[in-house]
Amino acid sequence: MSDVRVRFAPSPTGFLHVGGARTALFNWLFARHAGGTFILRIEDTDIERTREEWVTGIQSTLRWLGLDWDEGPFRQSERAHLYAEAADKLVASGHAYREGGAVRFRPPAEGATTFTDVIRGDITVDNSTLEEFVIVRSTGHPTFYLANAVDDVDMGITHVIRGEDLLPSTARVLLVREALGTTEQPVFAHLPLLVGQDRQKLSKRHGDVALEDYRDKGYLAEALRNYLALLGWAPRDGREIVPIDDVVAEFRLEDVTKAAAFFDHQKLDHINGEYIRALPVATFVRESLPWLETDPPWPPENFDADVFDRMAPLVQERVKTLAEVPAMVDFLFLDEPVIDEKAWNKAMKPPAADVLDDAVAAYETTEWTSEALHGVTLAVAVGHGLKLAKAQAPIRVAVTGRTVGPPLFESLAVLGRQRVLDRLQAARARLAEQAAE
RNA sequence: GGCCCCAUCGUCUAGAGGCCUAGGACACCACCCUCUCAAGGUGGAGACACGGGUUCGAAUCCCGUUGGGGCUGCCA
Repeated sequence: MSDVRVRFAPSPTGFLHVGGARTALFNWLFARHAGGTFILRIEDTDIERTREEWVTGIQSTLRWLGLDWDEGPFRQSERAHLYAEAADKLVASGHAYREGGAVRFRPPAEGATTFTDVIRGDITVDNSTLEEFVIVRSTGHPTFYLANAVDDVDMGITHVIRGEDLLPSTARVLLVREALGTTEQPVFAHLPLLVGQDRQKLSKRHGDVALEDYRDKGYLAEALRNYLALLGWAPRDGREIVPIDDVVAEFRLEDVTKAAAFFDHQKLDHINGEYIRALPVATFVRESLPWLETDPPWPPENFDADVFDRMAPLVQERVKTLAEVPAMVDFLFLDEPVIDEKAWNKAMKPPAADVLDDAVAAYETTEWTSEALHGVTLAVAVGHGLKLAKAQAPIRVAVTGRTVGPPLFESLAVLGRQRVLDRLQAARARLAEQAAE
């Protein structure tokens, strides 16, 4: 193990959002690449806003993403004595003073603070531009400036990798460290911010920022992790679907870009689709089951795992998220297909009625395989001077309710002769009614 | 306002002075494949913010302008 020690230090005042997850990922990638130590530190100094569900939620989300930590979680709320000691020391040395129970740090009036950022180069801030800041609240709890400074020193953090929004606080924290007697500095890497459509820092008001929601919306952890890695970093060879081991092997902080990045759901969808299609079918089936068994759009007792197994390979290559799976196969488990009226109107134009009649006749006697169904349906189409593409439309709508879906003849084969005939006849009857009106 | 950061197609990026007529991916458009839809294939449209330098030569270096963002909390 190398000397590299990094930490992800979230504040548990909310769920882990995509920006935080990206920061955690980059810390983890750097640590794993360097053979260093990845530490999880919960910065819960703001006890008013801390909630235990967030503390556990952040951890479970990190685990879901596969970001395992080597030390921690450490909680600043359990290290109060360290900060109190440091505050006393700063007051005694005159770097800070008490006021109304709080402790305020006084930056030097002269000089400048310089630090190294591997992404942005050296950055220098005139100390005179810094105003006094609170390091201990009147409640006795430390603020970020104190706790962060104390812990990074105490935990031997060598590289501070975090969002660019923390960049302005760097000089302040460094001054606190110096006042405490630590002149060595960690190497900094301020990651470009993740922004929304409005180019503003991603925050809760943008919506769709809670990482755990992505799991619930049918995204695979591997896909999300892959996409997140591409926000501010790119492999040398230009690949975009990159196995995590390759990312770890190639990741370098110096290659991280500087400009803010927009979190593009469309690209995430594309990458998620790539990952879904790459899954072994059995895995795809297993991952899909929760979506099929929880709150299905059909009577739960109708679900048949064997039926789904047969359709799974055809569904797998057509969805971008697992959440889309139920709608792809609902016609198999619904007592009656839910007819989309727009689809109906589009597909049930002449000679749809005749096509349905011929299909019924053909399907009553044909061998019940997708190949045979394909053959007899083609004959029906030819009989009407239609291309198969045209002729299959009314059949598809009658049986599945939609104009799009998995390949029709496989669908019919799986559904079974009787139910297919029932649905074709029901559609035929409805057409007759419409004609009579 | 002050301090700091940033600036290549709509989006994510490649580009570390000549390899750039600026490459790839997503999205978009067309065509092909095709039982629908996807997937796949081919092609297309689409960017170096602007102005000065430096240099034989700049997307790449420097300065300025403009634009965007972050911070400016007893949040982190």
